[in-house]
Amino acid sequence: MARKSLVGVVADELLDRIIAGEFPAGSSVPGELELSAKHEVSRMTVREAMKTLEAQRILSVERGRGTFVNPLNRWASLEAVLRAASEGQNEAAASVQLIELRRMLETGACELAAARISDTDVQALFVHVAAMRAAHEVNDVAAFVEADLAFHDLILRASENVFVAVLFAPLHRVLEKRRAETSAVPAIQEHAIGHHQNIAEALESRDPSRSREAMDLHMQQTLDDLKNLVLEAP
Amino acid sequence: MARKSLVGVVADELLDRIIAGEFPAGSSVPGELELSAKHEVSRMTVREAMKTLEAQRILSVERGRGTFVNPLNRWASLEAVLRAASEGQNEAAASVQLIELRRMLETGACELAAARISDTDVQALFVHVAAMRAAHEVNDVAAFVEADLAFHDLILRASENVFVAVLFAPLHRVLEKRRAETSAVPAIQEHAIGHHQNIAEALESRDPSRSREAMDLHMQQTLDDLKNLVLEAP
DNA sequence: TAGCTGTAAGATGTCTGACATCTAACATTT
DNA sequence: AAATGTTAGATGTCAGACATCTTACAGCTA
Repeated sequence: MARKSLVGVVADELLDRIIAGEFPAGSSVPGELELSAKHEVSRMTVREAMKTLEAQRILSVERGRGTFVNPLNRWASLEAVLRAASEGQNEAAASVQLIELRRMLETGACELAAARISDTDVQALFVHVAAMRAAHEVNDVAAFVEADLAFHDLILRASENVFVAVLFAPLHRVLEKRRAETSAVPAIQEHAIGHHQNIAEALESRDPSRSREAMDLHMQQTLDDLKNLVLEAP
Repeated sequence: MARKSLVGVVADELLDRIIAGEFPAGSSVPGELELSAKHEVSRMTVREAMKTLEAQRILSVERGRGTFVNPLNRWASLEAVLRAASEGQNEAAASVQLIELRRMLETGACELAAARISDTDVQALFVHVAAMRAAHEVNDVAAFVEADLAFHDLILRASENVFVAVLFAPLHRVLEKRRAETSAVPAIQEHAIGHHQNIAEALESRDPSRSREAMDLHMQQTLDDLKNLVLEAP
């Protein structure tokens, strides 16, 4: 076990203490010497851990003065913010906000893609929908999820906007676990197939607002599914 | 001069070489010893520089093997991706894509805010619009920009979605310079005042789709302004 | 007294050299 | 041919030292 490097462990533990509220925004974290004593590592290891948090704009290091915690809205790491926002009973609210964010990016990308997608990519979309249908009939959840992801990735790329893809990548990592859960429900699979079919047809028509609307309906359904799941969970 | 630390300098130079294509995605960068020789710094300095790039998912370090460049779509730093996307003649295209991204986030946040914004925040929006109008009449560009930014920040916060704010922060830094330029044109100021008035009224009505539409028109105008500026520049 | 200055403490920045551990390729042995 | 040992090269970690910056405070001066 313990596949992580010491630097990663120290950085994680320090981030945990920050998220737990031990060091509020604007306050300073313990000095490098103090931390190296507490974690029983060398000062260089602590420094490298700090550097990783500084690169994510979680900490600000000021030479001669100390190291300070930045306010949450300046953090550059979606994952770190997610950890902080999921503290206590806020996990459900954080999940909803993530879907809201995904909805903005995917509907926006879909609208852009309508004017830019190639004919071959449109055909590929229908192929993915067909794959979803086939996987649904033989109850192959893994294949269903794979086709689903490929469908959305294709639209992302077709939007020809690099920054959307960059912002979406961490979202992808965070959401894929939950997507596998919801995709296991047959009824949800059927809904999803219909939505994907509509999206593909809208993109084929090259109508931006119709494409955006089709994707928006899909996102709305995903949000509803999540809310039902979260509400059911004890 | 040279206010930056050695670590920052080394990290910047290494990132420049990566962006210049010297080390394509998937290939390895020189070893720590080789880099410390080339930059005439110690190995520890190189290591800390690497750690900052690793924290931004620009590099992947594999113990015993080496350090490798990640593909652009896995980079977690919007600024770094922007630098890479602005290479050569792509600066105009990158600017347009940034506005497209901003449009997604701001229209999405505005739609959410419509259902969540408080009465006092709505009043504050009108105050900001009034401040923009006053600044416009006395030709105070700085005050105009400040009220403009406060207006948008308020909507961001009213959306009550932490993640939107997090993703928007780097965009803010990148775009504020250009916004100061466009806001210096009186005609553009007048357009902006009208748009902001419409947005505030839409939010006051608590109608999500109307609010989204109002913000979308504003973003569309901003995009047009940018295109005109970029096209005029030699 | 008001203001400047030097000193000291504590923090981060950097360097040097060493050893540990992992990986991959090659050589050796069975 | 397969398993094993060796070695080179890479990153991971450590220890101690010195440099430099910030701040506070005591002491000196006008």
